[in-house]
Amino acid sequence: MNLKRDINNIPLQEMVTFRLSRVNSKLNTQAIRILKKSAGLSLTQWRVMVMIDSLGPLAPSEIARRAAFDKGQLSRCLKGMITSGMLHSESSDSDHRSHVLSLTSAGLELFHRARPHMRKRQLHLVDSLTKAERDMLFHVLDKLELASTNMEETF
Amino acid sequence: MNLKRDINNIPLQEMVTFRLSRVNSKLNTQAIRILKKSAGLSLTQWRVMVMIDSLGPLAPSEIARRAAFDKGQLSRCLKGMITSGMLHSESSDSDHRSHVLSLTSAGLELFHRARPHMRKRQLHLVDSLTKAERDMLFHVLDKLELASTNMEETF
DNA sequence: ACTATAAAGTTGACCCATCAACCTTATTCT
DNA sequence: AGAATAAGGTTGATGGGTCAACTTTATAGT
Repeated sequence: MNLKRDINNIPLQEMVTFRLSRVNSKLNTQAIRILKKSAGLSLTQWRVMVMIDSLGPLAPSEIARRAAFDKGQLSRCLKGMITSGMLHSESSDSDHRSHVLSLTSAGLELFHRARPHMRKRQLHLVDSLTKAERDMLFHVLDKLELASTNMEETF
Repeated sequence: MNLKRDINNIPLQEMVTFRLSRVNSKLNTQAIRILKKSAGLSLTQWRVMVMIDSLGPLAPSEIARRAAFDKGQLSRCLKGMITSGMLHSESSDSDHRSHVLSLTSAGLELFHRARPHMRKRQLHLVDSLTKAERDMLFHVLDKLELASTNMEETF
């Protein structure tokens, strides 16, 4: 099956977003399968864990802002993670509307169970690109993201 | 708001899929808004129209295969488009399981109503990239797509 | 101090995507 | 020709994402 061939008749402008969304959905589907099998985690749960693990205890609003998650989606996800004992929530002293979230030992254990599989996969992906390609990809994604937010005003 | 800065502490391997999914979701959200406002179309409906417009009358299976849409999702989408009069479905002579889909004049009219806005947007996106960047992007997406399907066997 | 405005979270409603089960028609193997 | 297998589509169930309304607490403006 030659994917490039199949899609060559689609107008150029369509192709950028079209391909992006197809690749993204394939990658997501795969990540979801790995996370489910290795630790029973959802993709959002995993991403929350990655953020807390690398940035330290965080407030929900910080997570939402940095990852561009929806508030509502995140709220539900966090509730699930707290009631199932992966996350600890402590109300913030400085702002009584907010909490600070950290991983419990059980959460950390799950995180460590999934991580080797995810790392293996991600290394496979990253290794398939040269450094120049990776840099270019990030640069291009920055540009697209910028272009998409700038355009907002004109519509 | 400096997005690059925000995300720099996330491990490199995460970043590829992370950024991809964020950019993708921003682009989708925007396309959805434009389509809704200009012609009341959903993103999937739009993509079906683009494919039929550029490839000619098609069977659902062809659309699903080329765009990597889910059969079920597509079936429901097509049903809606047919009952609302955008699409014409004719049962295939060569294969009685299948149909051939074409745009009705009403469908074409909607398509033409949305297209200028979509084209403007997409040109804005495409123009923000140099030709070299565009080529590189497609190349990288090919590689990622390939890497993600090849990996399937190892898990 | 007092009102208005904004931010953090929660919840409900809705839409879309994904998966599996199923029915129908082609195809293949013997 | 007949049985097994595969392909095209449809449908139901489920989970996740998106949007808007609302509550509570901070922050500004006067």
